[in-house]
Amino acid sequence: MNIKTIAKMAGVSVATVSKIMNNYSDVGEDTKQRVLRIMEETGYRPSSSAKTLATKKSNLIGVVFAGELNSDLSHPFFVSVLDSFKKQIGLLGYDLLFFSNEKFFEEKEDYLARCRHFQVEGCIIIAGDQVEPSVHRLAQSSIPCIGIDIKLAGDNSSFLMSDNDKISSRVVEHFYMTGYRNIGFLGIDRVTEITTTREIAFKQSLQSFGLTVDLDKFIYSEDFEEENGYQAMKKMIQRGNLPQAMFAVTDVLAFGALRAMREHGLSVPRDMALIGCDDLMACRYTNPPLTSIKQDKEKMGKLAAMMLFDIINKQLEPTSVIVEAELVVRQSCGAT
Amino acid sequence: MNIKTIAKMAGVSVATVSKIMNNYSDVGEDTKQRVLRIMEETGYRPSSSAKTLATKKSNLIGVVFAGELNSDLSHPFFVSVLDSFKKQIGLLGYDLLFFSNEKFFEEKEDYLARCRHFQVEGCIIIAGDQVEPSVHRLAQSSIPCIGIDIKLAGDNSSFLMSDNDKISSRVVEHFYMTGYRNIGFLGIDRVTEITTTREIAFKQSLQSFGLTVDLDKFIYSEDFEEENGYQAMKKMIQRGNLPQAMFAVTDVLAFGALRAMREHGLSVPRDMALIGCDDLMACRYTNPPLTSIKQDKEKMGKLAAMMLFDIINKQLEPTSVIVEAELVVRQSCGAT
DNA sequence: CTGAAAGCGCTTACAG
DNA sequence: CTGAAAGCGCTTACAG
Repeated sequence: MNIKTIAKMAGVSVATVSKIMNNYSDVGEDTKQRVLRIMEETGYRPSSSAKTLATKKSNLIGVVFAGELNSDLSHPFFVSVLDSFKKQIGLLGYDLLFFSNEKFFEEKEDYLARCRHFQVEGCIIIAGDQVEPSVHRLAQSSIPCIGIDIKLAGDNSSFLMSDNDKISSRVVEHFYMTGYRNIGFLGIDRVTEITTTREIAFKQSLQSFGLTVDLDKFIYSEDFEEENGYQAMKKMIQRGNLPQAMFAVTDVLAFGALRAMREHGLSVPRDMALIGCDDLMACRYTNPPLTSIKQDKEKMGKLAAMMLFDIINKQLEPTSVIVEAELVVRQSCGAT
Repeated sequence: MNIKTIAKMAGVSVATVSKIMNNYSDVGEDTKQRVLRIMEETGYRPSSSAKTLATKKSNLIGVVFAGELNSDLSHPFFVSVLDSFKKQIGLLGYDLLFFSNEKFFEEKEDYLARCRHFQVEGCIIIAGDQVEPSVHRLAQSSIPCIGIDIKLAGDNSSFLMSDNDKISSRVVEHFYMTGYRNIGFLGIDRVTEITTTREIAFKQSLQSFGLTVDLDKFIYSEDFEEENGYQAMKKMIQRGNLPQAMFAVTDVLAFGALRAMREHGLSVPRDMALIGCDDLMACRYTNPPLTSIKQDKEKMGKLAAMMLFDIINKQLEPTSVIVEAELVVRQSCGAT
């Protein structure tokens, strides 16, 4: 079933059928109705490959999960952003392509090649850690890109980030206002852009409140797992001398810390207040419930879709947008 | 940059270039190397639309989230299955297409039309509740489909389900072996295939252990939210007369029930044991940690990919496969 | 081992 | 308002 068949059935030319499908105005109303009816009856659908080939427009947005770590569909933050992105970009008339093919030209990470192959009109790049160089090559190409939590340079790319500086300063501010002066940090023993940014901002923030940056109170877990947070906290407990309050760069690490505290008969927030970051669902259910930072994932996804659309349509110059995050106060921070 | 340019640069015909790209053996080794080098240097990538148009093979698998409820990317179960599916189908050489376009021919849910449009080679259909008829139309078409937790009929479709019967009987068995005889159920006040199956199996299971099905101990929440579970449990507590143990069809409902218990000064499992279903991450952090049923999402995703691949290649007749689920014992069930 | 040519199903100036 | 025809970038018998 193709355009030719429809044309023949309706007794018109393929050009006319094409015009009707694309809502051209210069078509006779009766011919239009006749053709439309036939399309309806036959259940005809134009082929996207033929259309893409002819127009060079695929109506497809590529989704790339960049980074070797933490860059799966399994990451709740990404999924939420993506879900919101999907809704908005869908409203704007696009479908989404996920690059999963591992047989692609033997080289699995050449995103630019994949994008050209499918002629995607734009990409959303969601970043985990240790982002591959090929991602930046893509962002610097002519293909419009929008990055989530990754700084993209390129004439056709923009990016969105959570306000990581603000995240840290909000936490410090909150602790400060609650009366804590001796504040520690549970970070990660590996250089990742976001956690590093948060740590730097955290230190600056302490200083701006006139607090001392006591590196004895900074501990680092080996990885992103709960167990790592547990181990790191355990070590600190054994060393003695806990801070009054602590900021964990990640909820999952905070969960581990919470467990270590409990196991040692220590109470949060009494013995040490704790704030995490990500606002995972589980924060509501820990004992005590974990105060955390919530990023506006829905807003990020929606904004990403609208910005990408505008870049594609040359309505937007490359920019970066910072999205504010919110402190969700529960019991672990000792403020209630 | 197209095949013609490459051909010209290499001084061969486009047919030869095409053969090289597709690994035909009847090409001279030196020509092959020469062409390959030029492709490398120019960064040439064949256009998928042209290829799809010529071959009728798109190398694309469509992803459909069926159902009006609980059918988002935000559902952790789906995401895990999909993540695993993506890896395996990627190994088999496919990319994934998410249907998000809301402008598609005005009728957003005609999945079959979308599939034809993109010439996807197969579909994975992940079901929430209240599945649209168009999903079944798709499954009965000539397009190979694999369903997750949805019964698909059609000459080219298969499906995978968790063993919902077993889930219920496992819970009952576990309660029974712990010594409980008076067992209740926290269900949902709405007909959804999966929860209904679980409820029926639950009742049968009680009977097979010689226990009475006491409908007074069956309560129903209005919806899938934590708050609904909380409300349902609260009512039951106020009515008095709790069962010794209870099975909640969903972890989230169980979380709500847990909260209601705590608020009324009741203890789990002492005053009532509780088991949930889904094994959400948060189960590990509730107070007490929630015993739950864990579906083998990874296995389901991988199996789905392999089966779909085989259906596409006519190596597999339509079948259904039941995947076993596992009871993850924590403290809420009173067995430790 | 190599190439000319038809065909896949659309769109788009262009002519009428 | 309508249609003939070229073109998009590939693949695939087929001939040599």
